[in-house]
Amino acid sequence: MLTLTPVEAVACCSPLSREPLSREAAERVAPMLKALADPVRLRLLSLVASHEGGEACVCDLNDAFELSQPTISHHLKVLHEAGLLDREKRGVWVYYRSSGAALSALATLISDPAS
Amino acid sequence: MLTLTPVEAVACCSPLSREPLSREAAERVAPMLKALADPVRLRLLSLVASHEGGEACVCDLNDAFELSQPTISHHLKVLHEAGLLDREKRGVWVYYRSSGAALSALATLISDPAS
DNA sequence: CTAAGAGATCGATGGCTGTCGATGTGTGTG
DNA sequence: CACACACATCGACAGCCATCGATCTCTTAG
Repeated sequence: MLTLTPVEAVACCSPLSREPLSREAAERVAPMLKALADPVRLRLLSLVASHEGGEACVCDLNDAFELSQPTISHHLKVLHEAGLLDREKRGVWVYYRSSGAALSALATLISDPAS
Repeated sequence: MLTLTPVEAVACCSPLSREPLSREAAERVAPMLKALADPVRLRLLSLVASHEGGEACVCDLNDAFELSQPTISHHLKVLHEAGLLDREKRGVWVYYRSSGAALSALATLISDPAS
């Protein structure tokens, strides 16, 4: 079986309102939306995406929530595995960067072509 | 407490990449994304949105899946309560219609303003 | 009124997931 | 080497959710 990157999994599809989504496409897209569908992950992604330089250090993200460090690490992993965040280790610190391509692909899929 | 419609809950927010999403906003938006984040519901919404006239009868939707009638009814209810589908009963049949406003609002939230 | 059909609701169940404390791994410091 | 620190992983637990069969509600036909 060929494994697609998350971005490839979404870029394949025309907007929801244009033609019925196939079962295969729906099963590829749903995990990305699932990764987004959590208040903490939404805020994490927004923090990273809106941060200066488009990237943020985990050390800063931990302090932004009243949650344990493992929990934040878990959410970042989910976003990373969904293709929404890129991960880079620099020395002791880890930086996450938002994937504009993945977000744009999702937005295109959801957007209403009639409006 | 003031209760917002789902569309109002999302229309309030600027794109994720523009500024950090507040906790309150994230908790309002996440349920809509959660409603979308299921393969069956994605296909249901796409079937309705892409259907002729922008609406579809439940009787047709049931036959499009190998799932029980209560399960389809459950998924339609979730999409309806999230504000993504409007519901109208005509005689014995029930028709669902997609809410372009809700989808557009979500797409704007997710879209990357830098691209 | 009775019967039939469309669709919603209910109750149960197995699987998934957000959260935590404890621990592991890798990196820089002395 | 020993220690401190940043972050990931592990195991456990409680709450949520997709699914189903059974049942209920409502509308139309006869």
